[in-house]
Amino acid sequence: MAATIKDVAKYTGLSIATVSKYINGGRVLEKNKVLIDEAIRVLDFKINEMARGLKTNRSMTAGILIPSLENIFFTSIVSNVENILLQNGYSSIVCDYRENPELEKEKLDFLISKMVDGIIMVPHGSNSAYIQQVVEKGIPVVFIDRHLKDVHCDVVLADNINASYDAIEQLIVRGHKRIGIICGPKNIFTTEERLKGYIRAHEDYAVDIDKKLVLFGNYDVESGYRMLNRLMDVKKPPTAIFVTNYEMTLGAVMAINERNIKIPDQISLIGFDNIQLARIVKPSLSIVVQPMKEIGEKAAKILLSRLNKENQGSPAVNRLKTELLIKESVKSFID
Amino acid sequence: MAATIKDVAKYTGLSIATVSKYINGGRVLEKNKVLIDEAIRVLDFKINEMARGLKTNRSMTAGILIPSLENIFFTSIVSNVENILLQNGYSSIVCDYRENPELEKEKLDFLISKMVDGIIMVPHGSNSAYIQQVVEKGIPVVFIDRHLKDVHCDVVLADNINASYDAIEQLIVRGHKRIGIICGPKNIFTTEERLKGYIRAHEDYAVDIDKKLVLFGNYDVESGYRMLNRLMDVKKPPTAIFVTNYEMTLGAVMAINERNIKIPDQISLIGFDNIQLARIVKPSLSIVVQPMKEIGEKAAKILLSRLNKENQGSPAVNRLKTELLIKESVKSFID
DNA sequence: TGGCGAAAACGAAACGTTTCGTTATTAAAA
DNA sequence: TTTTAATAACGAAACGTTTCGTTTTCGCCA
Repeated sequence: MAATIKDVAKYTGLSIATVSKYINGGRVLEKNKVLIDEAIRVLDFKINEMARGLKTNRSMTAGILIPSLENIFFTSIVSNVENILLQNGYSSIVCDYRENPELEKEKLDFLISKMVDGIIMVPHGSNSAYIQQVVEKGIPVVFIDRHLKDVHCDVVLADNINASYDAIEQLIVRGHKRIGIICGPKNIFTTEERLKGYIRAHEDYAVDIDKKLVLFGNYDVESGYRMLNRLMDVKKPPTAIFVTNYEMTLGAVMAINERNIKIPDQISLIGFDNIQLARIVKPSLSIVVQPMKEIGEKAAKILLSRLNKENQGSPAVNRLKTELLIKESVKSFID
Repeated sequence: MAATIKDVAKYTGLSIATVSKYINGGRVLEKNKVLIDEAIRVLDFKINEMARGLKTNRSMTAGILIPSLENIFFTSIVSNVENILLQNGYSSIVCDYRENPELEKEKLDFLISKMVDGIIMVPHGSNSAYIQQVVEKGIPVVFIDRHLKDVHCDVVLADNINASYDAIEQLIVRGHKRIGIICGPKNIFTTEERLKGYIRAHEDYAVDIDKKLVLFGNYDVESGYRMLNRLMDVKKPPTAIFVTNYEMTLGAVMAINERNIKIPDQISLIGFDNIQLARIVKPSLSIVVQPMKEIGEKAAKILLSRLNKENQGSPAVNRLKTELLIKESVKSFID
């Protein structure tokens, strides 16, 4: 049906080898160049990627694996990753594992069975050993958002500690002394980092931490909702709350709406990730914004450099600065 | 490096053909079955999909093409499509075209160059002829969300007319007489349908339409913002507004917040698509919810049935029911 | 025991490329 | 003109499968 390189060779009178050479950027006499171009146009020749892949052992495809396709933080990163990859001739197979470690393994296998040349992923955290095996097979892996100590691969993430530190600092300088935090699940990298920033800010400003105000959710809407309620039910509730990801911020806002709590008079709130949220919630929500575009692009570029063997160095941790938007949702107790 | 079918053959003492037959579900003596299984396990044999694809001319991959990966309505559908496909041994390559018709073409080409067996897409609307060519090549295409008259392929969409009709009807029976609508871009399928429902409801209830209250946006946040402002600046502003997609609903809410307009006292609002939005906006937002899960699954199943040649019939239009949630954002003028 | 037929196994070609080692062509140098 | 060196083109093998037509095996019945 479709024209093959053989047809192009026949049309031009050249050998298959020459045509192949030209297609792959090799030097060819000017007149042959013209001739081949003509043949390709006339015959509507398209290279057969499967045949090529069979020979080269490369699929020119990267795997992208994220916890959820319904989380705009991740999909927005994916969009940017894809764009860079595409510009460099790579396509991507996108999968989500629905926050399920079992599925994470499966989809990882799946990607490998599709012979992806490299992988960009947001790891769940409980499959370190398995992922390390993949790395050892020689498949470049780049982590996004989360870092696993026992996997030796590049990683791109937001500067969580400072992000969190800055947010808490702003609350403290505005006179807040009882600050609640809704963290992610324990043992997850970002949870630990964001909590670290919270603690450090308290230490630096010599503000005591009430352990009752440090709660752990699951990074999902429902747990944000539940944890906010729990915080408000503490005997002496906090005057401000910091929620450490987008979904939980959603949940927290829902809970606040339901309880008819006034922001910022009854509670100050700083959320995470989604800049649009800031303008939808009323009064406008203060928020820590991660640089999704930069994260995605950085990860893609690192993967590409590994794929081209430009970068053979040992894995690096790349931290990208976040932005803190303080809006109306934060009350100041100072004059 | 990796074991091939040849190695398996050698290990078992059988021929390549026999091993291949077994791998593909053919009958083999029980003892050989056991033997091959052992070999596969010991050698860690994985089939080379490129070699297989070269022979079979099938990649077991579907292309998914959507306007934006940053729109949760689409990504949520993608997630569900992927799940069904994966269960049936198909992987998917997901692309977005960033609402850009040129890019739509490019990415379509890209998917085809990747030799996808079929395509599920949300068409932009301006590349009908081009897509029709793809269909004529014999590549099954399934449209989601939008229907293009001059492309002969299956399509899965929400019952937009009734969705819109029901929303407007609820406003009318609550006593609203001046109802604004923020439509999508002209000439887009969903725009027309949603507008049709608006008109029909007015007709059925004998309410006049003021053309000044019918505005067209671009289905993006910014245009929702702008159009809401424009509606409120009409000399005699509407008492209710229906916004016809998620992004524009976001924009509309932002504008309302900025202008400090009170919902529902000064304006009643019905939005679209995202059920979470309902609970985040205060007072809680009324909303038309599309069945994302069902849409995705239906589309995937249709594609699969085409790929297996189970379904050779002519293209069908599948309409799925939407849900209307009336919350606090709608005021009633009737006691 | 010999012959038969079904079931299982086999051999080899083919899919469309890339690539390596070799040969042909060309232009400049001798 | 002949030689040389560089450049371009070529032929053929190989990548790991599937598949088709053929051969082998084996149990069963006459």
